[in-house]
Amino acid sequence: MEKQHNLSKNQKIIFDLIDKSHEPLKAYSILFNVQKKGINAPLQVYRALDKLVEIGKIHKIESRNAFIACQNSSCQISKATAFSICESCEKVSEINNSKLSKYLSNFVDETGMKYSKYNLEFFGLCKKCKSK
Amino acid sequence: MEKQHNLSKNQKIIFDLIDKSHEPLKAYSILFNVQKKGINAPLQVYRALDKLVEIGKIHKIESRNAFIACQNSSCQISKATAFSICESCEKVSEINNSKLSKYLSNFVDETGMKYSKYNLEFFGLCKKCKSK
DNA sequence: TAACACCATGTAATAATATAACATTTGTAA
DNA sequence: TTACAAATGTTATATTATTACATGGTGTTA
Repeated sequence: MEKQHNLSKNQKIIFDLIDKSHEPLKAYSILFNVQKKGINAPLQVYRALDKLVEIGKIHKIESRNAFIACQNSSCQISKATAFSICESCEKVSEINNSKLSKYLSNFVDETGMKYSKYNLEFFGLCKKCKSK
Repeated sequence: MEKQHNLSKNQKIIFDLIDKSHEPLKAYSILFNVQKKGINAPLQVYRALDKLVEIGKIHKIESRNAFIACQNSSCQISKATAFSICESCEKVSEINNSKLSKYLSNFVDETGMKYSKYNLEFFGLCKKCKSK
């Protein structure tokens, strides 16, 4: 059973904003959008983001410095993330492919190092942009 | 045959520094280190870094905002990069595993999107840090 | 050689992203 | 009901990256 995380006030405000968004949100864009709700400082945003990432409710898209809500209801894969990124329209989707995640989770390299976490970002053109 | 890129003065200075380093270097740390060589401004560093990334001589470690020299003599895999990162000592190595790169290069997801590029970062503890 | 394209350089200013430090408050569990 | 962990609030500052504009070198070609 998944541990239930009761989000705090700021965490909830920020998660809801990210969850409603159809694109990755950047920290200062989030800040701008929640100022009417009483969140005034960058640090308040970053603290909530850190926590949300930690518990797997959101993921950071490292190549874009932006955040999206986890698309896996269970949110159990925050240590094994994969995304597809369209280099034209910047649409980002979380990839949920069990073969891929199994392959990567079990990956062991020559040094014998076993990994506890990975992040994979694929780049290309999405359907829409390809047909333009 | 690989295209030969003749590095410009600034590009060479900055590549040499990164290449000699045993750890990923950050842009402003690079700037600090090359000021004696007449490179004074962040933009000079970023321009060289951009070019070096583009031609595959170095790679950016996205999760660390840092740069390392490509470990593959051919430097042909700048569109297919994988790294191992020790979360304790921050040692970063480029993974050169043909099975992995084949698997990922041929990866096609449900949407039929074919990717032209990927970047993968594995996290864990390196041998040394594990045995501490 | 003049005109041009192309790439690289130099410099100043500023934008965008992220953290440090410190004080206070809230939730929760012993 | 104390005591601890987590979250909040606020100011300042550190770090990372880009915009804008001017200059310089090199090769092509008309």
